[in-house]
Amino acid sequence: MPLKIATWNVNSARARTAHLTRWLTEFAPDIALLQELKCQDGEFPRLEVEALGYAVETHGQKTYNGVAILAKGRKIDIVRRGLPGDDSDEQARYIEANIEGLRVASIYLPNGNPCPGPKFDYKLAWMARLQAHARTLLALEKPVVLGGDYNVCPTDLDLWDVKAMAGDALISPEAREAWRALVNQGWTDALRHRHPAARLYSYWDYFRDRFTHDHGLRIDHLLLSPEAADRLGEAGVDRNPRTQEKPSDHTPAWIELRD
DNA sequence: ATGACATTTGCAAAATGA
Repeated sequence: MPLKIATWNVNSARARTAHLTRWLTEFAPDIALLQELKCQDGEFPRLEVEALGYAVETHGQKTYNGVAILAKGRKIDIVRRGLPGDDSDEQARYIEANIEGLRVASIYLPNGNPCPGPKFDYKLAWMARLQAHARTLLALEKPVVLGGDYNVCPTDLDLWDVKAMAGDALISPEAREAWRALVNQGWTDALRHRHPAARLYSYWDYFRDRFTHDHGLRIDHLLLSPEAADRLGEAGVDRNPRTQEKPSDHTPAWIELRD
């Protein structure tokens, strides 16, 4: 059986507990990378998730950010909480672990709006740190999956309307350049690799009924090291959680890794 | 340039998101 790995920005773990447990039951990923928990470690719905057979590791924060790794029937060996490169950065946006010979990270890259401004500077600085750390992960020469909400639309194929997003940090030339520099280290953008020309979105704004019109963005990504890309099977987006009542504005992106 | 919606904090309205 291939390994199913998914990434999902849940937009509050507590507000989305029922959505999360339903998705874990129905989609049944082997590994789930979550973002925007918006809660501290002790407030995560751990018991509900563990009851479904998942191991749980969180890197939480009050009100904002927060990331987690879940693994069904597998032990999670935490490598680090927090992205290296700036000890003064207190935002909980990165968690990395080993799971049975696989290295995985759950990433919540800064949004960066308004652009320009200090938040945009923080985004670019964070991306530079991610680049530096990703190089060390490639050097491991083992299967690595970097999944998360990257808050970057890599190309104009990755959003419904370029004009509607003009001036936005998610499509800024600087963010896209940093994205390319990261990918060009040798990572495979799994969904784009599997679907070279498809408009595959993972996020739809709550405003203006964007989901109904499929006016979305592809900003949730799974980057694979060469050793992981060798094993890539199917890849896609599970739109189902976005169709439910009071959904997250994001929906899961997923891949299969062959044995 | 702003607002449309949603969440958290804290109990009103501001901050944040993308």
